[in-house]
Amino acid sequence: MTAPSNKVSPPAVRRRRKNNPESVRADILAVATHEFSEKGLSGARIDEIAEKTRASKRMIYYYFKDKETLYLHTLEAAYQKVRLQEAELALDHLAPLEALCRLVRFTFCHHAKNPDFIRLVMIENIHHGRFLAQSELIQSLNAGVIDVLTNVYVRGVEEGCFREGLDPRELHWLISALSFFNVSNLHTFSRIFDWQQAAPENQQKLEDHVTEMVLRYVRADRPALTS
Amino acid sequence: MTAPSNKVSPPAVRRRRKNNPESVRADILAVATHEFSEKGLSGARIDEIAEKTRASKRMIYYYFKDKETLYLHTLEAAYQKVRLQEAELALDHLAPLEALCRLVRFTFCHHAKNPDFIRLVMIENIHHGRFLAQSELIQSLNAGVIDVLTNVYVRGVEEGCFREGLDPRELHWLISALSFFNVSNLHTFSRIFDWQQAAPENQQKLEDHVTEMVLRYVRADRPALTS
DNA sequence: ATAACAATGTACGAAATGGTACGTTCAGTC
DNA sequence: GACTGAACGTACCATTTCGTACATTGTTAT
Repeated sequence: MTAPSNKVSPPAVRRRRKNNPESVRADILAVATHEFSEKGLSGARIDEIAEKTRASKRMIYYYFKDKETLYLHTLEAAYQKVRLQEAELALDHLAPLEALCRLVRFTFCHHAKNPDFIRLVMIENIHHGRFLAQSELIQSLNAGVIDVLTNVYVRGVEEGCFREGLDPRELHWLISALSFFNVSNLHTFSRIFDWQQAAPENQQKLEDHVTEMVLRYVRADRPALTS
Repeated sequence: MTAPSNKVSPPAVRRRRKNNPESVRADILAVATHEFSEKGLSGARIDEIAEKTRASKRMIYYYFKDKETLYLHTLEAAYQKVRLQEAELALDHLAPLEALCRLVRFTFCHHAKNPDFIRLVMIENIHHGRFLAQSELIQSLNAGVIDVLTNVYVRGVEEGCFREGLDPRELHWLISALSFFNVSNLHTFSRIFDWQQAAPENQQKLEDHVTEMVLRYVRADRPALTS
């Protein structure tokens, strides 16, 4: 009998189940993202993810087949979210120098604000990118990033404020490296050199350094003379 | 009787055991280094480490107490090895610009040649540097790195070829970031951007980029005029 | 030689952990 | 209202995995 027996609690409140597939799935994914990013693929525990979810362990296997598949979906979702945010940047109407400056600062801050994503990428690299390789989705998402940078760079070269001969892909590599390291190695670097790298004032300094560094690297050696 | 019984094999060759503590310990540590760097703390299996060793699982617990302690020793040994190699660099007799150039290239190449170390550091960061924090040894090892760089930088400023106002620690951060990322994110970057980052010609390009970038950042804006 | 301790091998235990069998409830359709 | 498939809960199984008990062999000091 599911009818409300007025006897007190033993089976407790006995709430009616509400089916809500989308929300359950999303909930699982959110919890999994945090667990995997925190402990890695092998370190994360399905039971623990289940506990932290409103759903049960059964549901994880219902929606995501097994642990590795869940991890893969987590990774895909993370990339999707990031690329979505990046797409909001509107650089076309800015002067090249200003645009590049903005792009670098955006990347730096964005990474800093999304450690979960960074950690997932670290973990994926520990796995030699083997899951990323399985995902056509992620591959397709990332073309755009280079396009944006290419656009800015080409305009800069045409206007004479950027020097020629640089490869946008390599430029993106440099920007990524500096922004990524800021998050990925924060703990070891802070501890080894006894430096509060996470402190706001130091983060600001690093952001400035990184921006300056990229600009100095790209800028034409001598300011363009107005022809 | 351990005397060579000439009867044939059943208990097989029945070789005399040779006690060799140091070698066993070193062997375990070497295998552990590779296993941990490949699969992380939670991903590595004590049984698998034992199999790949000439010793048995029992020996691992005999010399290293438990899994986490073994991991810590692995990390310490890795840092020790690295700092030892770094110490061989002799920059004092070089001109500042040349010395800095040399230092950057060395760091870049060194990281590239020691992926196991890089991966251990990545893994340690996934663990929020919690093991590194326990090790006084590692803390003490790392002061020297900054000293070397400080020396070069100060000389450069005095000679007028470097600009003032930079913090050697932050400079080291920049150099590390670029060199580290080259190894740590090789897999994801290569896959996402369909770029053979590991190919020798691209590695050479990146090394040049990184060196150039650091030099441009540090160099005085206008070449020093001989007073 | 022999005591005493260090070094090693073998087998096993207990808990953790990924995954599943099986049953129940919900929600839309006829 | 009966039927059906999707959505969900509970209990459980099999294996893996860290760690240890116990026995044995080598080594060195006396």
